Amino acid sequence: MRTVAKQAGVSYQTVSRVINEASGVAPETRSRVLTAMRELGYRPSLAARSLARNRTEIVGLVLPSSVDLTFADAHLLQMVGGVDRGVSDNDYSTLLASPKESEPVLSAFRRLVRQRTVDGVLIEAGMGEEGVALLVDAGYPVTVIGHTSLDVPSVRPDDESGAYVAMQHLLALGHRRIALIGSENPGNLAVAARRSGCDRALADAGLALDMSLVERGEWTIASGRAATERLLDLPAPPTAVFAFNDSMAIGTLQVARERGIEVPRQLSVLGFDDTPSAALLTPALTSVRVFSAEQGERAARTLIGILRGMTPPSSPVILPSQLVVRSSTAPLTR
Amino acid sequence: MRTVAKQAGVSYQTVSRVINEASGVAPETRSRVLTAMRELGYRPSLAARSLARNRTEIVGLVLPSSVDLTFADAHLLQMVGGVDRGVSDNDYSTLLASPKESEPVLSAFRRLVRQRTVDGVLIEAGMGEEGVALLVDAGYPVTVIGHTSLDVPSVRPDDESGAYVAMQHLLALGHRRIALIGSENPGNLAVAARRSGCDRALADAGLALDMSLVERGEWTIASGRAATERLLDLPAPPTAVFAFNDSMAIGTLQVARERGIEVPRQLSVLGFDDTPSAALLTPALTSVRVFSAEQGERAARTLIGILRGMTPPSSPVILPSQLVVRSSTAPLTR
DNA sequence: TTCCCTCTCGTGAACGGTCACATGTGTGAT
DNA sequence: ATCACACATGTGACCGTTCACGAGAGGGAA
Repeated sequence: MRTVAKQAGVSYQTVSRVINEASGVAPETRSRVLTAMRELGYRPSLAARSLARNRTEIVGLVLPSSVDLTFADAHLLQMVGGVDRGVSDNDYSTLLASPKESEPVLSAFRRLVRQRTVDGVLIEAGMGEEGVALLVDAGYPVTVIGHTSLDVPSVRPDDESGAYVAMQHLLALGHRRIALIGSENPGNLAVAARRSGCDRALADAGLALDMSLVERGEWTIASGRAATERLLDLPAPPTAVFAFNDSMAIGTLQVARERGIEVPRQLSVLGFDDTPSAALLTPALTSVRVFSAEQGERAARTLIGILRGMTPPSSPVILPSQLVVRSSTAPLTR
Repeated sequence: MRTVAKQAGVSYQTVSRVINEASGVAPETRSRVLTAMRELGYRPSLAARSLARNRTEIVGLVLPSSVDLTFADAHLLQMVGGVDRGVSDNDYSTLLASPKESEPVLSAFRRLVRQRTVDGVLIEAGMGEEGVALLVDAGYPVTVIGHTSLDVPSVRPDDESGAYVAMQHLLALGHRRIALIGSENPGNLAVAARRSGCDRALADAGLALDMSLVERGEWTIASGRAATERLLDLPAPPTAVFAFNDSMAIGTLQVARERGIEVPRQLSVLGFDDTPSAALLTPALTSVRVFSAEQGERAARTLIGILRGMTPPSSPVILPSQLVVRSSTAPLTR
């Protein structure tokens, strides 16, 4: 910078002013500095700037280490894409900060705190709340992508109304024996919201949930299969299955096919998340779309807004979800 | 740091030595410093260190901005996961540096150069070679993930032998009228390698490629559909279709189904990449797996090795690919 | 003319580390 | 006792910015 200053015949401070587009520099001087910068191929050092300003213009992104990179994680990729868009549009950069597979998740957060290399952090809700708390305690601005019980800014899909609309869809098709897979995971707030959407739809129709048709699920194809096996073995099996994510719905489709049960004629199947694969299945899966990329982008904007001094939103930002009807659901036939 | 030094009754330089685990500090002093650090909640500033050392321990990762986040990009997600693993295992961090959608791809590279915030860059081959050249000219160590004609370190799958084995598979099943979709994209090195694998397999069997069965393809489902329509309209349609990625193979499956052509009984279909969705299709798609995560990880390790002063590999690192046989290919029936 | 204010620019001191070197200790060999 | 040498620690300068000032030039009003 000093070199540029000399070449342009000004002081380094003036160069700094030009770089930061600060006012108070004569147009003629500015252009002289600019050409000097160009001639010397000068590039400012982000490190020095970070040191002086005490901020890096980098935000961290913590998401589950995708050990088993199943297709379900397509949601994550979209989120990452959205985050990066929101971040780079604001002239920040995104630093990946997932835990190593060999370490406890919390240490990823600790590392982030220790290294002091980011100004704020975006956290996928699946990472758990201790980590979020840890960062907040360390004074980091934070935004959570997904549900959180903590009092921090967050962006999430409208799971409740997504599930509500999905359930209404099944009810409108005439289904009454509707199974739920994955609704019994206590402590998972997304699940709770979806479940409550289901309950509301049933209540609106003057019905109640048949608890014998409610199965746990671990979000994997395998657990979807297992749950479906149990459901279909019931004396009075369901006529529709609402799985709380697409992977488990895929498990349902597989088992149904193996048993020669035709979907959707004999069994309607509904998923959640609307993974890109959903449209490719046979039959194409009806699902609830959650707009992962938009969530990521919105979260990024929120966080950077906070970093820039705006007051954080006092309540979670809720993005609409949307039922995508395909060919895995059909009217009840008797 | 000065504060810690005072508290521990030593000089700041000693503190620095402790932090960097340098030798030449008495065990007793070290522990005294460590407790002082703990008591004061001291965390070293990465920015200051970067400034002094003139490196940041951060590597950039440039990949196509996933505008249309189709499922095909699952490959990208896996790559990112692998990269981050390789990077963080070496105590570096990964900075996302994809171009914004609104800007030309080159400007993402320029930004990277201008900001000087990374020590080296990983580049997905799809980003084009001008960007790579730009970074190299600017003095950045670089590693390409995928095929490149430039003389830079790179990591890529063995497309040639992958295609070779796949083609052998079809030939062994008795197929002779084998169509190729996507092999006619000049300049794409991955395509060239796959094509040459096909040619070799045919030559080994004393056969030659029937050019009337070779179709271009744009890597999308839609273009796979279009190519398949043309192929099936031929007076003597193929008995097997080898698409150069899974998306196009999906297009083939779709068209076949619409026309009532049974896969694999009447038509064998083979994909490339082995996207996670491949296993979920009906019928499950036979495909060539390329181990995206491993590529990313390996590239990361290579780059960081270079940053640490190792001599870069003189030729591309080639990771094996593997034919995954599922149910979309079957013996030829007459 | 004088005063004051604004615009433009320059100076010194941080920011929090690292590097190269100088300085002090104890130990063993001569 | 002397010297050399390894080991442990301290000192000054520097990395490349920004920040809080201060200072000079020019212009308008009194």
